[in-house]
Amino acid sequence: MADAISKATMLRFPAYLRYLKTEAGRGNKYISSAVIAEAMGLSAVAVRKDLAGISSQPGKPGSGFEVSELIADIERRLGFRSRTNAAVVGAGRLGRAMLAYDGFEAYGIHVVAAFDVSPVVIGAADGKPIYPMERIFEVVRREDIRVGILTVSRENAQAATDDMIKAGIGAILSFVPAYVHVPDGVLIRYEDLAASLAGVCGGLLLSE
Amino acid sequence: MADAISKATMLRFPAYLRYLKTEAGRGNKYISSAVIAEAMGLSAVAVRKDLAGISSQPGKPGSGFEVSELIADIERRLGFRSRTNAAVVGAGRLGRAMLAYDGFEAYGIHVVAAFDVSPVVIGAADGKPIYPMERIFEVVRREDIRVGILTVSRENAQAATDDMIKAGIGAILSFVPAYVHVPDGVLIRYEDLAASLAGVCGGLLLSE
DNA sequence: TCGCTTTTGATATTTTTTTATCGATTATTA
DNA sequence: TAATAATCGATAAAAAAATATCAAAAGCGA
Repeated sequence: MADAISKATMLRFPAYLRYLKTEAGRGNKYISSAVIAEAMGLSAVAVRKDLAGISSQPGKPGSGFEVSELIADIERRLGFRSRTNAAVVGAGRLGRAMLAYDGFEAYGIHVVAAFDVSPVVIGAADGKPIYPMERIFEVVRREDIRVGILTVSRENAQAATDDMIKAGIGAILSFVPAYVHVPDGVLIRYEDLAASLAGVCGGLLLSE
Repeated sequence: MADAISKATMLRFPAYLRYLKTEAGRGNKYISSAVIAEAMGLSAVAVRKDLAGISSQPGKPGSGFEVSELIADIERRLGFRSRTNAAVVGAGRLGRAMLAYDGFEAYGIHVVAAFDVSPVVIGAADGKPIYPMERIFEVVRREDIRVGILTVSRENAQAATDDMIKAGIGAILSFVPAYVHVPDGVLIRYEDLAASLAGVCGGLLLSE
């Protein structure tokens, strides 16, 4: 690849994308790094440096960057142009909330189904099917599901993860407050809601 | 203060805490940096450096760190020993899931109430009251609520945030996919579920 | 057209974070 | 008790990221 983009920058791209889409929705055609920085709490220099890595069209002095170009560039870089199917594993309250959440679509992610061991929640929610856990192997293959959202209980986390991987899922976003073991080649990221909130509380004491 | 602890380390502490509590639950009294590193996907050196900043007792060569000491140290540093009250604003699906989520207790955070503009959800869920939005001013004061969890729709985000701040909330964790403006002194952190998931998808292509 | 303002992009600098190395200390075992 | 293995803490080096500076290009108004 041309110029390696830093990991930190990569992590910021989804946030840029969200902001830029908001601006596009307001009808703004051009936007300057200073405006983006102000809105997102970054420095203008940082924004320019981040954008320099992916913008196909350079920003124009005097007016700034073309919003639609930037959106296209970021989406292309992040691979959002291609559809990715996802599934929720664990159809509890949080899992069903994820199943209903419509924000994923903007990133080209389609949550197409959920799975749960407990028979009481089998059925459908928001027009999306909830399957019994044992059907995960068949459904993942049929629906070409690549990503899993793990929202089971702590006790079931490892077993559910094993099944997901065995079914062919290669990337997992886990909301379970426990570490699970995954083989090499499987990507797992932990989203610890409690820790995030705790971080906010703790942040009250810090400067940032 | 003695030695400034890096921001990156601070962000890792909640994860350490979670892991250490798991180990404590298994009855392990001592743990080595190598074991922690292996479980959490870090290097042993990094773990030792992080822990050096907060451990009141130094780790003992040959056996490692005392788990209960570490937990106490981290909790003390993060201020989890004192109770913090929180409230959910926006009692939709995600909001009610947050209201019911019991993982916050482990960090000394107590979600005591929710607020919503829509009358249909006013009432109570999981033994916790859901108030109409206009009562936020009174309830926040009475219950000494310090932190807010924002789960309203994009359209209502700014108005809800303004009310939260006016009511006296100084720290917000927002799940709304839009940036809102807050005055200086108010801490807001965005938790973008879609972006997180997108990051996992994108991460499939990267090396990490 | 001309000067002024805005805004970029490149380079350089500083800060932060990660990683490596190594002697010293403690447990373990024979 | 003595040798061996495990583990730490401190220091140093390397890598990554954030921040500052500034000349040049593009718009804007007179």
